[in-house]
Amino acid sequence: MQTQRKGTDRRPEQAATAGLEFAGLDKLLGYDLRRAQGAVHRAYLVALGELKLTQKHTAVLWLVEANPGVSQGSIGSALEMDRATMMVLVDRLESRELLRRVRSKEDGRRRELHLTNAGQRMLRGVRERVTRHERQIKGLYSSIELQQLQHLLQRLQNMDGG
Amino acid sequence: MQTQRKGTDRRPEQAATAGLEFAGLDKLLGYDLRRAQGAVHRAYLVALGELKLTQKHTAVLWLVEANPGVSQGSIGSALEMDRATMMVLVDRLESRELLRRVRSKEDGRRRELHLTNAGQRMLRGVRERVTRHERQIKGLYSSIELQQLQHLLQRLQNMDGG
DNA sequence: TATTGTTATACTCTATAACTATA
DNA sequence: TATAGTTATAGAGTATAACAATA
Repeated sequence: MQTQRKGTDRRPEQAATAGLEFAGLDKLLGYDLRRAQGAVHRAYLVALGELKLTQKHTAVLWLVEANPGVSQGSIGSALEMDRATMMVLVDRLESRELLRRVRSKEDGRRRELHLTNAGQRMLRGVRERVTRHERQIKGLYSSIELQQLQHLLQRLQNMDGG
Repeated sequence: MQTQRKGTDRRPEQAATAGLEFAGLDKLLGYDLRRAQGAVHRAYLVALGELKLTQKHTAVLWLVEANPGVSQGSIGSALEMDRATMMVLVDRLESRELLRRVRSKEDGRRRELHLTNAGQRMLRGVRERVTRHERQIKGLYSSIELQQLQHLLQRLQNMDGG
């Protein structure tokens, strides 16, 4: 992703890229958020390495383990994904044999999600790497800053009436 | 995107979704960031409405206007997109006649990007809506909080050595 | 009738690799 | 040889609509 650095050693304040004029783009909160999320997601994928699991896939495994038998729909709405989107995602995790769908006995429409043994094992490995990754990014902040940042981010999450 | 709200009017603190156990997932900075970015992006699309422009498309138009004749590559690296990814994006903006590619006279390999008149007009409309949208999300914060938030987010952006 | 999951479909985003043309 | 752009292709993400089974 990163090729090589460009000659000069000046610390680029905003425009890392050859003196492009940003014209206030970088003053937009939406822009800052998108950039930050992009950087963190890239670091996440690197940290997960050969486990090859995206943030969302991790979130699903994580929630299924913490809520054995949870339905696709619950996970979907917790993670703000469409039913059809959830299908694809769960199909994928199921084809990697990380979880199973089991038809519910109380309500035949529901499919209960459970981790397989491989899924449990995977999640243990994932947790290790997530911990390292979180340590890396949280290391950029003092504990007060971190608390502030998370608090401020959480305010955005409830915007649309989550 | 939003279908209809579910009966109850309680303000959900974290788990909007029927008491799911999060098991620390929501303590991860990466998770908070992704959620916040998702919410803001959704609000962005709503704010842009019939203009139908994503954050990235907006960023490209914005930078092209501020840097007339800039090359695809410069924009791409400023926005951390692959050359091929940039192609698709610019193709799309060009087919909507919002910008033009012009072969550079100094370096025949380069394509200079310029906004069309329609592109300029579009960008004016976009700016209006972006302003409203930014006012909406920034309205969640005091000016000190906002400054802190942006400052803290910017620290993440430079993580991988951008 | 409403809900859960499913399938089919389509569109977008992203990246890799091979290619062209310029330098 | 290296760079900017291009094309083909493929995979993943997301969403809409129609449908089946169940409630």
